[in-house]
Amino acid sequence: MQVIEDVQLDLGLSATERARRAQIIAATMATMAELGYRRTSYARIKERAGLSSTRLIGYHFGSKAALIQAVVTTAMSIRDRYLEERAGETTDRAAMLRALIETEVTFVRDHPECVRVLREVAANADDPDGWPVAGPMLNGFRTGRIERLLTQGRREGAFGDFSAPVAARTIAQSIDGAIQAYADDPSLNLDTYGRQLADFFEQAVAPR
Amino acid sequence: MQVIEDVQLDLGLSATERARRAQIIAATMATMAELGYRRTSYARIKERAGLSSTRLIGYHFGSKAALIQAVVTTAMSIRDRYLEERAGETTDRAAMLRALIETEVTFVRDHPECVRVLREVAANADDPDGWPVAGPMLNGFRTGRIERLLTQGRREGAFGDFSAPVAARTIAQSIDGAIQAYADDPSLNLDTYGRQLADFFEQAVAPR
Amino acid sequence: MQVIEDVQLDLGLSATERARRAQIIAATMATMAELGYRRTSYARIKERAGLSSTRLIGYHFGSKAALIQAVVTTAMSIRDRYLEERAGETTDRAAMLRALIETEVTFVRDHPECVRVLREVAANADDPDGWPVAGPMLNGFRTGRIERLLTQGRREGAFGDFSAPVAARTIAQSIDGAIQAYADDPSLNLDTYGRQLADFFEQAVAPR
Amino acid sequence: MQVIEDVQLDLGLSATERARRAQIIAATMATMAELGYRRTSYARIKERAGLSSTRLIGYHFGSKAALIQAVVTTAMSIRDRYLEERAGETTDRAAMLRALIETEVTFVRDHPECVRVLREVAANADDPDGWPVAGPMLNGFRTGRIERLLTQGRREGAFGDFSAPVAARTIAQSIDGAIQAYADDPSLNLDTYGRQLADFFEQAVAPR
DNA sequence: TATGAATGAGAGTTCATTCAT
DNA sequence: AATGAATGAACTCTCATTCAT
Repeated sequence: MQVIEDVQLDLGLSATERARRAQIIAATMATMAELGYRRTSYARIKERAGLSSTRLIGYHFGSKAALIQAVVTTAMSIRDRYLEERAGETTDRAAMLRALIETEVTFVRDHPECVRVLREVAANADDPDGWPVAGPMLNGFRTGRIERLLTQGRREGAFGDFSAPVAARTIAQSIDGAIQAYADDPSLNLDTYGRQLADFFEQAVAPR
Repeated sequence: MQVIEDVQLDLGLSATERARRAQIIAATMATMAELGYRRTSYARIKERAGLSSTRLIGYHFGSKAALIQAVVTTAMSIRDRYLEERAGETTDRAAMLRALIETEVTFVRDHPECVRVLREVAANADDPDGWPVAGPMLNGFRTGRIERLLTQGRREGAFGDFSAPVAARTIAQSIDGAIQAYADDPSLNLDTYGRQLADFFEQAVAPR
Repeated sequence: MQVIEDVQLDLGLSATERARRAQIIAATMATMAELGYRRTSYARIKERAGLSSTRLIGYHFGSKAALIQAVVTTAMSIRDRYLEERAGETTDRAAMLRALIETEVTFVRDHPECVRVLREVAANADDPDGWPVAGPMLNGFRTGRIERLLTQGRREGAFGDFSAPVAARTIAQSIDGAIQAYADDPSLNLDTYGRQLADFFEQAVAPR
Repeated sequence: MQVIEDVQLDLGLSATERARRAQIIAATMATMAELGYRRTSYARIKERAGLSSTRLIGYHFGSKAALIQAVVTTAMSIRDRYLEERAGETTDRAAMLRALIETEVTFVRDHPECVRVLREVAANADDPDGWPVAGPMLNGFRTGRIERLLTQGRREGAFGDFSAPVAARTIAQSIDGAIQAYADDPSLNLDTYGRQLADFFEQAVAPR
C-alpha cells in the first residue's frame, strides 16, 4: 500500500487524497486480479475497499478510464522498481538475458496481482469504458527493453543470427506463458520454470 | 459460412435450423473479432446478422453460454481442418516442428477472425455469463500437440536437452505473439514472421 | 396415470389424445407440487414429461388456463373418488364428521400432489395466465359438504349451538393446516394429527 | 404512510431516503394486495408510486428480494402494533383466547392490505426472485403465541384436554378462513364472524 | 396428430455517470 | 473532501402464443 501511495507522490495531491487513491487503487487491483477485468466494477471495488459509496471512486478519479489508467501506472511502477532493484551489474549479454528472464518470472511469483492486472488490461485494452490507450503501447513497454538487449548482443557478436523483434516478442510472450502456467497450476515452481526458460532461450540466441 | 454449416452437420438439426445457426455463429464471430468479447451482445449480433429480433438468438441456442460454446467449437473446427489439410507427410521431427509453427502463423493470416475469437474467449473464459469451461482447457488443446512432438523428438535424439512442457508452452505462446504483432501492425508479413519464428525455435531445440 | 386418463373419458377424445393429455396433466401436477404455481411453465412441464417441444402442450390444451383447468378437474376427481370410496355407512352425525375430517387428512398423506396442486391453484386463482374461475368456487366445493353436515346435525340436535358456515369454513381450513404442518415437517404422523383434529372439533360441536 | 416510515426509523437512513422507501413500500403493498404477488413488478410499483423510473426501486432496495423483505417486515410491524395496542389486561386464559381471536379478525377488517400481503408472500415464499426465508417461519410466528397461550391454559386447568400444537395451528388457520370469507364476500360482518369464531373455539377448549 | 420457426412483451439486474449540496 | 439521490442505457432471460405446414 505504501508503494502505491509513493507512486502518487508527484501529482500535487494532499496526503488524504493520496491515501484514498492508494486505497482505491489497491482494491481495484485485488478485484481485477481475482475476478478479471470484466467483473471489476465500481460496486465490487467499493465493497472490497470498504467505501460507503461508489460515488467516492468517481469523485477521486473522474472516470473509470482514469482509474484503470492509474492502476496500470501503479502496476508498471511496481514492476519497474522490482526489476531495477534486481538488475545485475554484469555486462555479459547472455548473463543479462538470463537475469532478465529469471527476474521477470520471479516477479510473477512475488507480485501475482500486478501481473494479472497488467495481463487483464492488455487483453481488454479496447474496452469502451476502459483504458483509452491501445494495447500496442503496453506490449511495446515490455518488448522494448528485451529487443534493445538482443540487438546490442547481436551487434557485439554475443548472440547468433535471428530476428531481434521476433525474438523479443517471443521472449516477452514466454513470460505470459509462465503466468498462465502458474495460474493453471499454482503449485508450479516458478524458479525452476524461469531457469528452464532461460536455458531454452540461451541456446536459441547463442552464436553457432 | 458453408464451413460453419458443415460443423453443425451431426447435431440432428434441420437444414433451416442449421442455416440459421450458421448465420448467427458467423455474425457472432465477426462481432467478437471486431469489437471484442465484452461488446458482443445479442443486440449487436442481431444487427450484424440482420435478424428481426434478438429473441431469435436465444431461441436457437438457449443461452449465451451455449452460443459462445458453439462459436468456440466452430472456430476450433476451422482451425483443426486448416492445420490438418496442411500437415506435411514428413516424419522428420525438426521439419514437423517448423511446419507446425509456420502453419499456425499462416492460419493467423488466413483466419484472423477465428484467431481473434479464440483469443477473446480464452481471455474471458471465466466470465459469469460466458463459457463455463476453464481457460486451462483451451490452453491444453494448443500445447498438447506441440509437447508430444517435442517429447518424441527428444526421445529419438532429434532434439537437444530442454524441458518439453516449458518449451511447448513457450512455442504456443509465441503464436499468440504473432497474433499480437499482426494486430498491432496489420501490414506485417506473417510468412516472414513464421519463418523467423521457426528459425529461432529450430536452433533452440537443436541437439548441441 | 390410469386414473388421470379415466377422468378424460367423456370428452370425446381419441385414445392417443387422451393418453397425451394424461401424460401432460401428470407432469404438470408433479411440477406444480414440487416447484409451486409460479414456476410451473410450459418449459418445465415439457422437460418433466419428456416432450419434444412445448408446442405440444399448447396444441393439446389450447391455452395455459385450459391446462390448469384440466389439472384442477383431475385433482378434484381424484379427491372426490377417494372420499367417496371411504365414506362410511353410519348416519350418526358426529361419527360422520369424524370420518370426514380423518379421511380428508389421510388424503393429504395418500395424495400429497393433489393436495399441493389444489392449494397452489386456489392461492393463485387470480393469475392472468391462469384459471379464469375465481377462488370462491374452489372454497365452496370444500366447505359445502361440511356445512350441510353441520346444519343437518344441528337440526337433529346431534350438535350444539354454533354458526354452521363459520364452523364449516374453519374445519375446511384446518385441513389446510394439516397440509401445512405436513409440508413443514414431513415426518409428521398424519393419522394422529387427523384424530386429534377430530377430537378437537368433536368437543367444539357437541351439544352442551 | 407515517406508520411505514416509523418502521424504518432505526435503519440509519436519512429522512429523504426513509420517505422514499416508505413511498415505495406503500405502493408495493397496495399493488400486491390488489393484483397479487405475481403481478407485483417494478413497473407496476413505479406506476402506482408515481416514480420516474423503475430504477429508483432497485436503487433504494438493492434487489426485489430485499424489497419484499422490507414489505413483510413492515406488514408484520403494523400487525404487531395493532395486536399489542388491543391486548387486554385480563389474565383469564379463556378471555385471552377470545380477545386474541377477535382482535386478529378485526385486524383483517382494519388492515386488509397487510393481511393480503402477508398471505401472498407466505403462499409464494419459495419464489426464486422473492423472499429467501421459508414459509414455515411465517407460520411459526403466527402459531407460536397461540400455542403458548393454550399450553399455559391447559397447565392451569383453564382448558380441557387437546393437542395444543394442533389446536394452535387450527386456530391460526381459522383466521385465514376469515380472510378468505371476507375476500369472497366483502359485505361480511367481521365482528360477528370473530365472535362466532371465538364462541366456537371457546367450547372446543373448555374443560369438560 | 404433431412439429418447426418465430415472436413480442416483460422481467430484474448491473453499470458508469450526473446533478445537486 | 465527500456524499445523497437519481438516472438512462444496456443486458440476458423466461414466458405463452401465433403462423405456418
